[in-house]
Amino acid sequence: MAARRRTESEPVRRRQLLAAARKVFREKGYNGATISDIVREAGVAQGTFYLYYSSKNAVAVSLLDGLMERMGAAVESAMKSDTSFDKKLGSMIGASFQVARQNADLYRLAFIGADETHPEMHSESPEHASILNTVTNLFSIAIDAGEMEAMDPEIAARLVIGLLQHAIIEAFVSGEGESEGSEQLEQGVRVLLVNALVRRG
Amino acid sequence: MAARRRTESEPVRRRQLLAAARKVFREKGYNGATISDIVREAGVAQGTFYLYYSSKNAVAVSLLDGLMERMGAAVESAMKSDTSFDKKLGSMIGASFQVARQNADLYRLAFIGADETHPEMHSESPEHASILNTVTNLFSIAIDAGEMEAMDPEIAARLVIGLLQHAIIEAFVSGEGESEGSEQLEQGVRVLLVNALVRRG
Amino acid sequence: MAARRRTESEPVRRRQLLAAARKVFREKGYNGATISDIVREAGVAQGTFYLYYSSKNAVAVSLLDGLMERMGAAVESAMKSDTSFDKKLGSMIGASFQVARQNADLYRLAFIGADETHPEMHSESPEHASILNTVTNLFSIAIDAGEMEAMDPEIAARLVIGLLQHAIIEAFVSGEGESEGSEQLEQGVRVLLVNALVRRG
Amino acid sequence: MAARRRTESEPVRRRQLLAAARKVFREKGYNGATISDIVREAGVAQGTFYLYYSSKNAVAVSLLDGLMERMGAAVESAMKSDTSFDKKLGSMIGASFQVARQNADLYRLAFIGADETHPEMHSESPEHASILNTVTNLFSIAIDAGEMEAMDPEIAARLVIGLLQHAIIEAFVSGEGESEGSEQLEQGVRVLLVNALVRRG
DNA sequence: GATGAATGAGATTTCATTCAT
DNA sequence: AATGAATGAAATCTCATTCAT
Repeated sequence: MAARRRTESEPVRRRQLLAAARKVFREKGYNGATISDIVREAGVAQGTFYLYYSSKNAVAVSLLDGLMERMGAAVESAMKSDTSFDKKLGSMIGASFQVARQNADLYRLAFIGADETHPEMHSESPEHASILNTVTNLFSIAIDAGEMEAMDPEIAARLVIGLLQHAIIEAFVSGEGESEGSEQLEQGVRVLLVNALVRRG
Repeated sequence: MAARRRTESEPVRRRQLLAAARKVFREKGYNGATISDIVREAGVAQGTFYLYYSSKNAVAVSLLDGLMERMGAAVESAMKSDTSFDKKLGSMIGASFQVARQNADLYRLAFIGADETHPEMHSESPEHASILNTVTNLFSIAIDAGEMEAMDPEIAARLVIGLLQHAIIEAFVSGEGESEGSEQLEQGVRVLLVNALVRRG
Repeated sequence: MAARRRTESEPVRRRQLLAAARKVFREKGYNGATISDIVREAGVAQGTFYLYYSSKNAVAVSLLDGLMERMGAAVESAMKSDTSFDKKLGSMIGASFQVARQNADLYRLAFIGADETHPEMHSESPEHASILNTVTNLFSIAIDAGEMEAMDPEIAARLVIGLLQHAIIEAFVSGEGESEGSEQLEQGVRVLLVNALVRRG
Repeated sequence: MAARRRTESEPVRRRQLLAAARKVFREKGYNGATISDIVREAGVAQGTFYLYYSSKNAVAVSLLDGLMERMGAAVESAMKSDTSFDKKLGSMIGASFQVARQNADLYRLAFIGADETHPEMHSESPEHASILNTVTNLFSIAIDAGEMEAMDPEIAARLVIGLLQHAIIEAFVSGEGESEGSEQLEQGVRVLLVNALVRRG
């Protein structure tokens, strides 16, 4: 009766379901998506879903964990270069927009998903905490080195991350058309943040 | 059931339902709330709800329209004072946080509500467009007057509004404890935006 | 779309659902019965069931409560007559079999229903406790009056009720054919209990 | 998964599954138990279960067959002694309670298990028929010998077995605490049955 | 024989919406 | 205008059973 009755390795099935869920969330939104949609898309039986994820929320969280990891890696690598503060800041902005460009749907899921997905992108997630930490460190060092205006580095980090997220949402999520003005927004963020943070000689 | 008047005037009923819905959303979140909860809270019958609102989403939108109006009025009045750009900027920040402090539940509804409530706080809403317009004007004039750094005024306005919203969410929505750190965040926003925007002599 | 969309009074609906449930339990057993079966039988919508009962178990319990009440009333009324102990004992046996004859299906539900229905017919049910109490009293008085053999009245009452229940199950529940041998069993119970309990002059 | 032999002899596997099923039924009841639970407990794969038993009901029936065999053997051996009727009756009661004490969980399974397990303890089972036969014989002979009151021996046998079963359920199944009052109930059964059956000189 | 991933029918439950009163 | 019992579509989740390996 089943055309495909093949036992796949666990990671394969997980990826298969994750990809299907991502597509469905993209097309119908979090609330609009059903487990039925996801398994139909994945081409597996209803029960198979529950072998790998315990609920719709669990897949969504898994998807967002992936996003945060990529975001974290991008920010981290922007820090690596041995250059001045303003270069690092610029890299960070660029890297963030880069990741966002490729994951606009997940941003949408995270930010206009629902009650349940929201915490994943915020304080409750360890990945988010790690990013916040990285940026706070960058700011602390830059302030000490006189490259950045004096201010509370953690508060500044939270606001900068927030501004980036918001700009990304404006750029890729709210508007229907993919990239309309996304470059302008990225440029705007650069100007704003350089003005706000970089100490002028 | 008790001595409630059977027939209330329409605006009274609407307010009654709006207040009930707001309470229910606050307590259970958008997804968790049911029409049933709302009418129980309002003390009216199930069917009565549909005489005034066509769906759960419609009440939520109505609630958020109210919030945007209050936000718009606050920003507008901050513009009224005949002072310098940096004073106006400060007033705007203060007014925004002021409104947010009193409407944290609606912010939560708007931002972690659901797919359906999100547009209301963004480009799709006329009220939002009006605020954006006000701020853009403020920036245009300030740039012309040399009080503000040169940049695209609309992009700047969108980013500033975004930063404000994000800070407000961080301050009042994500964290459980009401105002923990909300003052610090407000202060951070002031520093950041003054640095970013106000032209230094 | 609905041929019948009539609002019935609550007691009417409850009785309607109770009757439907009883029929379905009789035909399919407790485990075999589904809520779907019950509502189909009752001719109401799926959701209507939940307006009146919270689960399959809840209807079953309600059904068994009714049975225990009838059983209690029968035993009680057998006590009323102002006659000798052995007459009362006989009346009690007769009354029990009488009720059982008319409620064989509920006995089946109670005794071979499932984990969930069992407690209703036993110590956990107040109705059962009341019957036990009545019989224990009867025995106490009869022992004091020298009409009954000396023994622990409560233990005796529990065993006698148990014997009656078992005989009833044998008579009406286990065998398929309704009354095959039910008279013989009733007669056997009479002989056994008279021998066991009634003091011989 | 560890060093378990891959291939066990059939009787060993059966015992293994039977023991696991018994444990699971004891802990979760018949309805609450799943095949999944049983195989997990037995440490074998899901499919292996079906190599030995065709369904959950089949294992339960197998378990109860074992109980009935033990019960039959106990009753049989109580008959063996070459003594008077009342001694044999006493032995039978003692032996029954003895077996019950060690198999309370299976009694529970039999009586509050479900529709499906019930027949096993009653007329449908050959083991039950054999016990009924043994007791009927005992009674026939005792009546002929004038040691027992005159009555239909088969009816009497069915009722006596029923009374025993019920007393056992009261003693070991319904109440939570294992043996609370079980001795008193056993004593009560002895008194009742001696009074009821043994002919007085 | 043994495995265990996969299946999918089916059961329970919720809830927005309708409409006769 | 107001009511609220009734509706029924739809969603989630479970679990006995199969079968390719």
